[in-house]
Amino acid sequence: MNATKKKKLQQAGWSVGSASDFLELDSAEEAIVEMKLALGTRLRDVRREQRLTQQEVAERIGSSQSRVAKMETADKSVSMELLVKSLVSLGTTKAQIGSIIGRPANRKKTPIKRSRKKKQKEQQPA
Amino acid sequence: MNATKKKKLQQAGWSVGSASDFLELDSAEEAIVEMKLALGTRLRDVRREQRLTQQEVAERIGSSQSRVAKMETADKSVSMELLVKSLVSLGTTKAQIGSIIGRPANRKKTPIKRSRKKKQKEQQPA
DNA sequence: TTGACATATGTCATATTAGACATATTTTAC
DNA sequence: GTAAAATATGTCTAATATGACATATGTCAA
Repeated sequence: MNATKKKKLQQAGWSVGSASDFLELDSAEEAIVEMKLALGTRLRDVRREQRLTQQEVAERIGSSQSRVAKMETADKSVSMELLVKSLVSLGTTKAQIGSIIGRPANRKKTPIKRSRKKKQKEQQPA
Repeated sequence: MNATKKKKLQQAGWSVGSASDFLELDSAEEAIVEMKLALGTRLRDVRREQRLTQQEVAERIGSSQSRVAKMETADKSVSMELLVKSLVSLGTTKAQIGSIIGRPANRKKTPIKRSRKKKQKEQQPA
């Protein structure tokens, strides 16, 4: 498993076993984790695109800021259902949800070594 | 709403309001219901394709026959997560799950009136 | 019919997930 | 730098989902 991904999962509270990574986490559950990660990441992106705060999203979907934060970080206490419901509430269509879920994990981000720049997170157009 | 679908939902325990069908069920939740219906239907199809009984599926995913039945009938007590996990356990890929979820509801089944036959459910090749 | 098997439905105790809140940490603007 | 805003994290109680079980209903062959 990717070290970055592993760290991200551990931070989110998943037990990434000491042995061979996913020993007790069978492949079905691993797939679910990947889907939740993808949905959480997308939720964050959508929220930022719409220039909303977690608090505002929480109000819109009748939840709390802390739960939105947990959704975006794929905390193990959040269900797939809540993630999907939140995304749909923000305007994501069923077809788009399907696309997010079906997308393969570990999309490498520009593996080509270009310059010595610090690596930008993203740029926000006015 | 389609009368058949409505009946199916009511049987599954959903409150299909007396007023204008989905009055208290907002659009996000409606989308979720559609996804669950699609997943449940697909679970039944996959199970039959593999010639498995609900009991056998239950053992494979560590659940019970009654819960599998509830999944297939989209009982309101089953989560999207369990449906997805079950399908993946039966060999459905993430991409396929995404496709199922993204598929528009109400796929009409052969709207063309052809003959006066009784309407076959399906045929089971040996 | 009967009987065997499959599926549906209802209930229950336990487990998991929910919103809410406090508070810590990070980010942003000055 | 500081202050304010945003986000993350931890912990409650309540709500919901869970597997298990009993039992009802359906299906199909003899």
